[in-house]
Amino acid sequence: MARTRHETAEAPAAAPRKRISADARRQQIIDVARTLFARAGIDATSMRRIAADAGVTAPLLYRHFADKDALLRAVCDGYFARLDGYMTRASLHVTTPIERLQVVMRAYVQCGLEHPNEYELTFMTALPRLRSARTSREARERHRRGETVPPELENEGTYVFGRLEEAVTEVILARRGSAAAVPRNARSPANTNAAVVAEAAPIAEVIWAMGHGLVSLLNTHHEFGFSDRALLVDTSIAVVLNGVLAAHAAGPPSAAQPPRPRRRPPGRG
Amino acid sequence: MARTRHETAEAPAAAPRKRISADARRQQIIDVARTLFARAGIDATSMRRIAADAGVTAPLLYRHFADKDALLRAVCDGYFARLDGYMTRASLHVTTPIERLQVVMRAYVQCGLEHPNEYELTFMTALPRLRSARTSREARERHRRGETVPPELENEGTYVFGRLEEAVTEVILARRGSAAAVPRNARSPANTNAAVVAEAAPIAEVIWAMGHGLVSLLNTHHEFGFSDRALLVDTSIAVVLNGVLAAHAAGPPSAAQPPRPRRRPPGRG
DNA sequence: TACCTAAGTGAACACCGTACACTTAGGCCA
DNA sequence: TGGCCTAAGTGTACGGTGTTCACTTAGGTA
Repeated sequence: MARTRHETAEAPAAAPRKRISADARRQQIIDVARTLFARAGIDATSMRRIAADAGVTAPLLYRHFADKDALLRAVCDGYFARLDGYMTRASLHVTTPIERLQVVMRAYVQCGLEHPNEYELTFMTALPRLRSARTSREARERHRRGETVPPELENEGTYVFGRLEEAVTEVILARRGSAAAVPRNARSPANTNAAVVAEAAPIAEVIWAMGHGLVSLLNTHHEFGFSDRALLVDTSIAVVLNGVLAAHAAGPPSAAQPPRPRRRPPGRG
Repeated sequence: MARTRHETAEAPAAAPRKRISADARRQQIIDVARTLFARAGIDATSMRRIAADAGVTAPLLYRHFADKDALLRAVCDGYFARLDGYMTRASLHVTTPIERLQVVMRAYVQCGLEHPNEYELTFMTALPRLRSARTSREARERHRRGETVPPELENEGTYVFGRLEEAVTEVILARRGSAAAVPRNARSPANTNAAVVAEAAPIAEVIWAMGHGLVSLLNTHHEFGFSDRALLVDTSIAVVLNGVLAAHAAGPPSAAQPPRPRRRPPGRG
């Protein structure tokens, strides 16, 4: 309002606006944001900076994304696709279920360590802070039953965790002598026995926790002075797989408890 | 400068300034900040809000803390003390090394789950963003050798991880038939055989990673829909302890590798 | 050629962390 | 008891943030 356009005569001739399609602009913004978020962190990257690097002004970002979190989520979805690629490539030539579980877990860790900033962005900063977190449990269950997952529930992470869960299921079935009952295609899982799935879920979650803990500690706590990375990765995978096999050999999941559950009286000393 | 004090006559009589000692004020600010950080998160808690809740103005905070990160670090140091308390209470009445390792790990997880916001503050948000991270590896080694740790290297986390490491060392020694070679006091560890310590370190790190992964996933990824918490905690501890014993039984650390290391040619598929 | 939709902008708001010059309370010494 | 001097505490401002809204204008379509 203060001054109209023609009054800014001394300013260099305003660069002509470049109009491009909404889809192209949206993707361009995502690419710029991914780079900046990964390089400097989420909080240190302002919407103005993203806009400037994209050659536009900040308000335009709000025409393509509701807010900064929405842009963040769009960046995350790209990481899940990359992680999915790691897992796919890793399990191309495996033959045994236990080997498949191993390479899938290794792929998760490897992808996280090779792209530390994007991993941190996706699993440690972005997802937790996103307010409207979708209930991915329901999405996973629908996916498992072969139903279509409604978009508002869908999350690329759904399929990534599903691969881990299926690998565990395969191992369980194989140990029961009914191997090859699960197809290899992660995107179209069999309508597997619900009891086996219920048994596999917590084990898969434990494996995820091991991988996530390893990646997040190695990536962020540089000051700690960890042992050799490769040794640590190998040891982690060995420990968790040996542990799963040992715990599972002990019997049904109810037996998968620590060797000696505390049995002191409940009163706190 | 604009207007002098007596001109603000219409404002309610200015509350008399309360002067208290620097130490008391510092502690009060820390207490207020801990509460607010834990309740609303770091970014959602402004220095102005902390100051207001403490009954002072924002600039005063900068007399006691260099910046927001410094205040953050002061809050974190308190969490390590709490965690240490959990571990101490948990290992009061244990008898065997394996049991001790188990309760120490359980204490870590329990403390993290019972104080989610402080855990996140300490292990997931605050430490990594602190620029002048102290090299805690050197501190741990000095502590292990029984030397005094210089304050600039000291970090309460030093001793917490040390407890885990000692528990692992005990297990290793016990399995070699030389139990009871390590004293129980975590703050004055024995000058243990360096080879055993080197063997224990990566195992302790793996256990830490398992616990950290579990706590951080459960605390932050509420949208995921995890299995029952108690089951998950029990399974994690069982898996990692069984795995450590199985991997360690296989021989010296060099054997603690995954059952089938990938042996495809290095060229990416 | 005229129009009309949607891409893009400028200015502003409320808030943030932080700096700096300033005031003043209260312990210490005469 | 009185004065001083240090340090506790304040007021104000700066530059930056996410976000909004009324506005301009480019470019495909009738």
